[in-house]
Amino acid sequence: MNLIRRLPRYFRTFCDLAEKNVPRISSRQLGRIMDLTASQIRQDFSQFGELFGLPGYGYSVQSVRNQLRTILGMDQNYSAVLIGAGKLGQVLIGNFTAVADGYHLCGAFDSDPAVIGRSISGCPVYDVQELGTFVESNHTDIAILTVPSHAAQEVTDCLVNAGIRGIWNFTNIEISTGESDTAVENIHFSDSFLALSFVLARTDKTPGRGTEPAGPADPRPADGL
Amino acid sequence: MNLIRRLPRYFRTFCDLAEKNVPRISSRQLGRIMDLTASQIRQDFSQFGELFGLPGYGYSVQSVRNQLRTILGMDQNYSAVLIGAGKLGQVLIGNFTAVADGYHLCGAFDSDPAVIGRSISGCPVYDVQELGTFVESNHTDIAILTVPSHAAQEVTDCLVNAGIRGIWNFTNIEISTGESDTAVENIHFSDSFLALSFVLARTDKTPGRGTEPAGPADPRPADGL
DNA sequence: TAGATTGTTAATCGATTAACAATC
DNA sequence: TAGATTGTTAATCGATTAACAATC
Repeated sequence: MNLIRRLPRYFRTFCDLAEKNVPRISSRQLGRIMDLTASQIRQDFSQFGELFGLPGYGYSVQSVRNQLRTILGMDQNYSAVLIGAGKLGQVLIGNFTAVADGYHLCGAFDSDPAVIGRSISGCPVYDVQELGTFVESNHTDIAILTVPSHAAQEVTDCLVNAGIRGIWNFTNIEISTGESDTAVENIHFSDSFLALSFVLARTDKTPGRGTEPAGPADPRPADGL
Repeated sequence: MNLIRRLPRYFRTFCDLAEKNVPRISSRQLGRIMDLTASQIRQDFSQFGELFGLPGYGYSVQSVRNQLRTILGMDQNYSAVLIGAGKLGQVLIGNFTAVADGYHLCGAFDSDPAVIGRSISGCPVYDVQELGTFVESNHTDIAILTVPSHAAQEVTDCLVNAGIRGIWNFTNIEISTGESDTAVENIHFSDSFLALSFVLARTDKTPGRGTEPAGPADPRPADGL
């Protein structure tokens, strides 16, 4: 089920419609806009009880948008911390409200004395040594992980031990949360880029490119056996 | 088929194995490492001809890694440009080699006179006015889109007209490439974050949080049908 | 040769789509 | 009331898993 991937997009679309003052929309119209079947939309929305639509009328844009906001946890006043206040971390801090609307960013953590104690876009930067205690005592919900890859697993262990509930992972590695039920959502830049590159290579008809085999690749290794 | 999402991960895993000097691996072992069934791995690899494995032996790590590199278009010397040399754009320029290994970043484009003519991590910044001509005459393969949302569609149109083959879209909107067969890969930060938030909200058992309904939400609108 | 493991065909599972009675 | 459109059940489709003959 890719419902979880469609939900944020539904929310975005309903926000757009609300801004355009569209009062209501049918599954058919919405399907045309979002390039989905009307069936799928009705199936998706029916997962959340019968409060979504009105037979013969459609979906009230305002109402559904608000429902989605709740379903997506945007009105729960969840809290977040960011670990790794480097270039990427600073970009995410600066855009936090737009990216994580409804969340509260409590602080950033780093190991570099040059940034510890400072403030980035109004967000205080603490010593990463204090991370565990902070998360534990503040019951922080989500951690944004923008540390170098080599530090990712260590920081993850610390977060999981402190009781974090979700990790938004920007590092290039697969972090392990062991036995805990901490949720992990990855943004693997490289994986995303290569998925695009794969499509290019597959459809490439340029002579000497793509369709040409990359030379012999004998799977029999040189090391014997 | 989510093969396209698994391929970059296969590649990453085989790179790790190669670095650890593991000479070969069976689908069973690999499945244990990657948390996939051996069946799925064999099914996936069989898509690309019979050059991958050796019955009774397994997969040669070096050989498969090289095959995957080719399949993912990493040895095609593809070229890229970046549009929108703001904070995020600069981060991507700085990490370009790690993120888009095998690609060549030819230039960045912006509309801000303060950055045009300068150079970021060795990458020249040009006036966005020149974008179309540049892409057309250099046969640029991929564009990285890190402009503000309001400029995204306009830049996309320009790129598509100039014959770009793929767009890596970091803007918050759904860009349209019209009738062209330009590939689009999105990194929607907010969508990713909300997918994580959704999991949190769904599993939240804190009193007054998550499981509690968000108050009555009468779908019947006030504006009278 | 015997053991291991592949590539591939068949079976299963889950997600999407179609159809339609219920209802505004 | 008649037309529109929902929520939901059944049918279809595609992807994952299991099984196994082929092969190193």
